[in-house]
Amino acid sequence: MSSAVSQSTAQPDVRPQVAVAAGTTPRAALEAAGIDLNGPSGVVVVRDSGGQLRDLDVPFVADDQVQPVPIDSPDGLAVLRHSTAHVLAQAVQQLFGETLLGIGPPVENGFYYDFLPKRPFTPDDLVAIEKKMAEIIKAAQRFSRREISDDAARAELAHEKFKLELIGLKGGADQSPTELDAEESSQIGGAALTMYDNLNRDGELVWTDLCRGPHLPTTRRIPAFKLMRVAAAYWRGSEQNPQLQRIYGTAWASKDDQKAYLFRLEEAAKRDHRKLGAELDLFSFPDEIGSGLPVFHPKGGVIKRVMEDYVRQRHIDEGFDYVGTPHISKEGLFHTSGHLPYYAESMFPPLESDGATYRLKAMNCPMHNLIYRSRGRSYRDLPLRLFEFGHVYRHEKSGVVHGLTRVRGFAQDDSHSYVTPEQAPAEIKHLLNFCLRLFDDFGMNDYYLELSTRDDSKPDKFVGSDSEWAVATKVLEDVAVASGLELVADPGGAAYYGPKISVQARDAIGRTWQMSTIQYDFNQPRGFELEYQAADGTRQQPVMIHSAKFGSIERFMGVLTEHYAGAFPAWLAPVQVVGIPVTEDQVDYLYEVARRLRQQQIRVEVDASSDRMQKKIRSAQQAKVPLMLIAGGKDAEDGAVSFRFRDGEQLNGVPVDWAIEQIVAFVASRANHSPSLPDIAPVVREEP
RNA sequence: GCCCCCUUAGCUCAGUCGGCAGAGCGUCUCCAUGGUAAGGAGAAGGUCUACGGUUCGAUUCCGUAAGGGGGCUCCA
Repeated sequence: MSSAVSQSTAQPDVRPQVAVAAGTTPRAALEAAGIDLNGPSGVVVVRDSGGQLRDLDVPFVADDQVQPVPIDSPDGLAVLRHSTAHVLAQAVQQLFGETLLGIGPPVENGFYYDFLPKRPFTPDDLVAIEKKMAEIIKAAQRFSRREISDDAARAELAHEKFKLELIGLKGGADQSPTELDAEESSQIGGAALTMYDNLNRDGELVWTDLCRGPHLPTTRRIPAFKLMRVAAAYWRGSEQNPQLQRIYGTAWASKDDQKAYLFRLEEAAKRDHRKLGAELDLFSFPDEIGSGLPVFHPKGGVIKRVMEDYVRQRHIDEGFDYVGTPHISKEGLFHTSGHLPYYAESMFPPLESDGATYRLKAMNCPMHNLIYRSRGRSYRDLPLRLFEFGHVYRHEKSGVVHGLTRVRGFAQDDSHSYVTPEQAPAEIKHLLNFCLRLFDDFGMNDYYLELSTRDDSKPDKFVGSDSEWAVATKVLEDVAVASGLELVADPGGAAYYGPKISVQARDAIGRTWQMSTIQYDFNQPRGFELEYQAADGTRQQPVMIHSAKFGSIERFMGVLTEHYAGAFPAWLAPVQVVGIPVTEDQVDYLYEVARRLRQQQIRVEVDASSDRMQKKIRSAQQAKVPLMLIAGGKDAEDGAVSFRFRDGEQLNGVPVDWAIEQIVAFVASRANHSPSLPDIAPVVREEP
């Protein structure tokens, strides 16, 4: 999670420097330099030579050079959004008197403000609040900065308990500051506390808020905003704290920008895999089965099978042995593995049978460990690589289940590599390359790596010694860095048994999902007393490296569906070819063509319904079938067919033999665009 | 798990200020034999998610549960 604020500091800036003399304002200096302060790229704040953003109307105490920051730059947008959050808070407090304030930072594409109201907000409230905000914007209130001592701030904000808490977190002379996240520090970062007063045109105080700033010169400089939704959020992100009402909004440098953003959201909603899953008849979630438990329909089943076939073959190619293990196990196994004390909450409750207690498995590693341990192992056996589709069940909290991307029962393409410590770096590199090639083969390119490490402040959540963790983390980090890919740190995100690298991919609306994972584990081999005999005859403990390439077949399919908006490349498409007869007379002809395609392992259907040809084309198009073969009377006579691709490109009157050859090659290529056929296609007759 | 919102035909959604339930798409039947994104006509299809309560009467109001959506927290 990163806010617009934290992203915006590193950009190179080539805008002109303007000198601001002590005692004068940046506004005066910019006006003197002839810089336009208004308009769609108008300047709203400046950046001083120390890199700090400063208000236009607050005089400098010393001479300095500044760079103007236009409203449509990343920094300008953050200032705009943050200022809009103030307007929101003012509107809420004016409409709902007894409402306490939390924080109101800018975020990607917008802002939020947290409140503790007397009662939760409703969608109707949002309409009223939006209207009030529009009034405040129209009133052109000035944002006026005022430095204030901690004690004075405490007195002034005596009724705002959350603001008081923030002041306390900043730390005084006798206490060290508490660590604040980026969103919190946007409120009180910096040495001195500052208040921002909203003043009306007569200079009278209308509203005030504790804030670091800076802000727009006036509320009038907000060109476009919209409240998006009301949600709930725990104060300071902890479940132990009270839950506040969070109002999310968006704000933009122009009405057109906002319109474009809202349009993008609508487009993204159309490619939501849950919507496409129903429309394309891929899968469903029957209530009768339960939340988060998908069933795959025939068309979704094809995609799942193609994915599984792909990844099974790739594992075999990469030296893995395909194994199989049950879905349930006696509970003791998960004590041995160490999962139960750490992971019990996420496992389904125990099953009692014949005096034994069983559990649905939530992970496969313990069972693979038993395969490893089933006989003595030599260093010559290593790396030993076990792979299977492990079907696991996790009791995800009801509020987090989400389509195929967060389910309660799913298949992992799970593997465990047992290696000597010396082999670990090479094996991890091998696994990362495996994952990256998979992403490439599936045409997925919007991803980054994440390195999840131990949270040193929570030793009870992780097992193993400091030195073991240091070694494991270093090995993973070296491989991740060497890949040259974008790498994001995820402190505290490690499994209890070891750190991990993961590949994070984005869905249609930019949410990130963990896909592939590679985990370094020195704890389970100890718990299971795994060993191998080394060349010197001693018994040594192997390291196990957990790795899932898709991560979960279900989740990957969900993200993949959104990536392609349901228009899968031909090799993945549930139906690759539809035969469309111009009249009923060509149905048998197309059945024969289909039979020949099927012999080549092509998934083909013939639309023999009573619809007109145009309607059949439309239906195939809406089903996002990549290829259509259309045949009329003349085609049937000539042994020809007309090609039509999903993207509209078409080619009439080509020989069937040639068409079949092209289709087979096209599918095998894993390409997702129509081949440029017209240049090379033999034509059996002239166009009518 | 927490907060807010939602649940009407297979799908997408109207609707009833508490009085026998509607459309389009899809399905089925008939007519139409049509050359690159919707030919025409007719029919079938609903305990208005479930269970309680209020009421002469509940799909509608209230409560609870299940499922879904948006967030938060969590996420091997």
